[in-house]
Amino acid sequence: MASRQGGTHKKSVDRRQVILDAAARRFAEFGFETTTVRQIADDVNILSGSLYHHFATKEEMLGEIVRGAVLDQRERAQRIAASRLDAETKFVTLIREELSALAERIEAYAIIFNERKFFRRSPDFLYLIKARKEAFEAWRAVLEQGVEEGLFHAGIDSYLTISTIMRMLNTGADWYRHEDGSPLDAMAEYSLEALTDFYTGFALRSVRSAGRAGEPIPAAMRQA
Amino acid sequence: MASRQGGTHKKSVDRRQVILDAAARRFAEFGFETTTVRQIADDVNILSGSLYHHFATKEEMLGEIVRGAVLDQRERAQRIAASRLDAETKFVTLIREELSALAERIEAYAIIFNERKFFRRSPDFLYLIKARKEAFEAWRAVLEQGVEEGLFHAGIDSYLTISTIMRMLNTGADWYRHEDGSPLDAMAEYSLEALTDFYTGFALRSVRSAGRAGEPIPAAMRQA
DNA sequence: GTCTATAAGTAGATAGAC
DNA sequence: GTCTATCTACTTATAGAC
Repeated sequence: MASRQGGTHKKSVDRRQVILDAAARRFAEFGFETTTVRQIADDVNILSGSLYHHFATKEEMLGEIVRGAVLDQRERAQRIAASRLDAETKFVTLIREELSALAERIEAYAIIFNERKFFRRSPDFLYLIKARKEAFEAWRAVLEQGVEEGLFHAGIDSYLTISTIMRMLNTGADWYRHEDGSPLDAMAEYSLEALTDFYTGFALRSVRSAGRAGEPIPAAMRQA
Repeated sequence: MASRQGGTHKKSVDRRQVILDAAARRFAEFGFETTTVRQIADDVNILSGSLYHHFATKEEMLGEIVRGAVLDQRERAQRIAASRLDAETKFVTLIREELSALAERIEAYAIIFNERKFFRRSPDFLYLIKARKEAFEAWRAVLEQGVEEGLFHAGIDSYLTISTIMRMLNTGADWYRHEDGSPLDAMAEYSLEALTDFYTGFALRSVRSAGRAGEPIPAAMRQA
């Protein structure tokens, strides 16, 4: 049985994944509650009733889409915060890894951000709120380390600063998807690297202590 | 007839406004498409059918809620950009007036932001996209004036900078409503003034030229 | 201006044939 | 694993009594 698992089982997993990908695209673009199971079914060329062979409810699809993304997010933040680096390198690494993850799983993170009020109302997603809070606390620890080390200015409100930066990265990534459109219609083309540099510089300027504005931006540390 | 207008007409206007206020609260909290006309009717203690005496469609309610807010937004930005002030004072005034308006009409602006994809799909709301784009261009002119005056650093990407700041103000104001909740549950209490100072400083640090990081933040000019 | 009553359509989800 | 067929509930909106 174990030796044959690859054959039949993999095919079934793929089918699930195709459905989840279609659902993620819909949820990210139009919202979870606005998307109908018929639209998802149409996207993968089956009838809506057939979806219920793979998933018990529409909400179960949502859960599968966001779970891994938010747990990875917490893991990243905690790993970087616990590493042996100076606070500024940690901070830059947090931003760059976060943006890299946002770009790679943009639908999942757009959904997590856009449906945050839905998640907060639903007891099934309490773990998600908790994981995001823990990621937040890891960021906060990095900021406070930076103030102690004299790299960041003492007047920082870590709560406001981190929540602002996190929203900035989330909405910036969502806007990057093009489907959004932003306040302009003539949309310039930016590479992910260009955007990452922009946001890194933007965030660093907001936390650095007075004399350090002009210093070079440290590279992110992949072994963090 | 003109002399009696105040009596009966005002009462009818008030009724409309009570309904619109309820609708705005629902749309801002749960989204336009997710909100049902029955919920709005329940909030003002009438039956759903009776709403159609005041409004032809649910979308008409949405239009009434957002129209004034977005036209005011454009007017503010254009008035400040066209005033005779240095670019930094204009920039600070833009931010402070914008946040003040966001706080005053928080539901309308939260709806405009959260339903932006809906507005972009709907031909009836093209004027809204256009007005926001024009406000955007007014901000951009201020930024470019600042670069010319040497107040802001030359490397600014005005497109990225303004769209980032605008999203920052919008999401910051929405988060300020409490009903949101943000990544933390233990939510600190901030006054609107404290928040305004924070965002003004945050944005200013991102645009000021190298040597000017420590200079005092100019007061906003109300006569702008 | 609100109610009663209802039309016409669509939502998420289920049962059983194949 | 997908289809046919359908249930129940709920959606926006309308018609006409009061």
